[in-house]
Amino acid sequence: MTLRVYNSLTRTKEPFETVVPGRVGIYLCGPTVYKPAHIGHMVGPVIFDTIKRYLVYNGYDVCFVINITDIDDKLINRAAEEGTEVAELAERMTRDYLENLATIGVDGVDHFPKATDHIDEMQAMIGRLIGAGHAYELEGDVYFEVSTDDDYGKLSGRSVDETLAGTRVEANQRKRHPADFALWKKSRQGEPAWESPWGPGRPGWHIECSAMSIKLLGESLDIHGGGLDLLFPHHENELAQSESCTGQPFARFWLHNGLMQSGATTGKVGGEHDRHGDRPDDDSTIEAEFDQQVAGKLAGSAGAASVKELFAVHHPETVRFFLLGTQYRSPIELSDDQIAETARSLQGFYRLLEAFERITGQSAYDLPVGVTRETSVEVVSEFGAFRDRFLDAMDDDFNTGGAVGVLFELRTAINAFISDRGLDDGGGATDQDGIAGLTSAVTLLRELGGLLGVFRQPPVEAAGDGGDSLVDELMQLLIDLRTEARSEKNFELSDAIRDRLADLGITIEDRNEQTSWRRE
RNA sequence: GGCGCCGUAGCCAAGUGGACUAAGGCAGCGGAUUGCAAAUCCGCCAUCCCGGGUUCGAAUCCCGGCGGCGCCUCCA
Repeated sequence: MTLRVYNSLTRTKEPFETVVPGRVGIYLCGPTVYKPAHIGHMVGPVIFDTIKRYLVYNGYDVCFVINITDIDDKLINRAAEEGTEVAELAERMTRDYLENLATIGVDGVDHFPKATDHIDEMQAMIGRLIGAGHAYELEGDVYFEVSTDDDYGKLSGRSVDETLAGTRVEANQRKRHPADFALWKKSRQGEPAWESPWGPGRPGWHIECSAMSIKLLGESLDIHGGGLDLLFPHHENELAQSESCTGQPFARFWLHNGLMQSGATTGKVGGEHDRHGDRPDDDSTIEAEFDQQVAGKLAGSAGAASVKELFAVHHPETVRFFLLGTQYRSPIELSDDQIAETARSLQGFYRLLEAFERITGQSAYDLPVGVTRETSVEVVSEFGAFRDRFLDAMDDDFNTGGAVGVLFELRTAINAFISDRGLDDGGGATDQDGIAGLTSAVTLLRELGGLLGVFRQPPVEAAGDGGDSLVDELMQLLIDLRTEARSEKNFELSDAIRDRLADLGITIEDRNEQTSWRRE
């Protein structure tokens, strides 16, 4: 089993090979930081973060880069609307973006280069392109001349003529060819500007990615990623200008993730819904309102909920798990219902990890997991097949959906193991073989979950009250009283206690001599 | 108009020529367990949008429909 990856450039799955053996450079096109991140901005980072984890697991030395576009027309316009400086807006939105990434578990990014920190590199590249006859200056602007690139269009599979067929030809175009695109844009009055050989201006959109990826990852990188929407024109142009400049293949593999289909969720879409209070009855109203608002695309849609709003309602791990439930190239539709279903499906994993601690006395989250195939935990044979199947799925173009399925099967197998050996029936600790088998299997579950970036920490809402000791003590009091009632066969009272707690969203579980509780 | 993608159970979703008499999850149903529950376990629950064709063999390939979607506008 070897890794195969779908390459947008060839439109086929190819065996994964790197430019330099053992090393992988990944460049993912990041956001233009002009407004708070929405969930669509998390899709790529989560996927490529997962890809990095998997490559590291396979022994590669991986360098993962996501760029920050902090100079652009949208930034200029937005800053003007808000009456702030472009730099201030960009700085604020970058912070928002990075916080969201950390929250959803994207922690493998090695560099977040900013466009404005690389003006020199971009100018140098533009200079080289002009010198090589691939670009020309025009009244303070610099354009890449598409006709000088023989294989322009090879990534998106379209010819220049096809491209122009459906395009409105803009007025006042003095470019040599309508498809020529800007490398450098002359600045207008009051706009941010950098000095250049062609006069004050700012870089075009595509050049930053070429300049920064080459600086950080070399002239040929291994994986260039981004949303499918970037395939044309952005990636096509990046490719054209990079290869025209260096003469080297720009990227070995082009990976494009499917797009979020509809504006998402959380009841915040409509406006002043409860952000804090619990009004479960309100769901239908919120959803109805939400459904009316999903028309159109997510990105660019002013109604799309921000990531922060989404995370206020749904646990970030749930969102991450949801995003990875589908093959990354497929479009994905997000709704409150879907995320809620995902949350339910995750409960079983948390229950199992709780059971592990109950049985063994140690936290499943403290188990030392393998970080590579070589250091993977040793498991008894009946569980080894799950690892193989999980890795097989991942080897097939990072099929996280299939891998997730295997995770569920592993969960059930471990529960069956516990059930068969009666490990959770009290006194299970005397079954040394059972404990050992269970421990290795749970370690495997956490190891494989870790590849997807989940099950790394206890979910706060799944156990206890999240730190309020008074609640803990009051609950213990109620449980003691109820246990007393049960021992006297006063089930009317014990059930009433349980029912009334259920009304408060608290579930009681009687197990052997122990009673536990949790919030739903 | 051009380029491309998709259509698998109530819902989500793997599988893309032969071990598919089609993973897995959610929901549902039956059983075990329980004082009753919860949790857990066991079992049940699809012939793959429609119609042709290729093939010994197709959910998987080809053609034609129907339906949904993306890009061609500096949206990840």
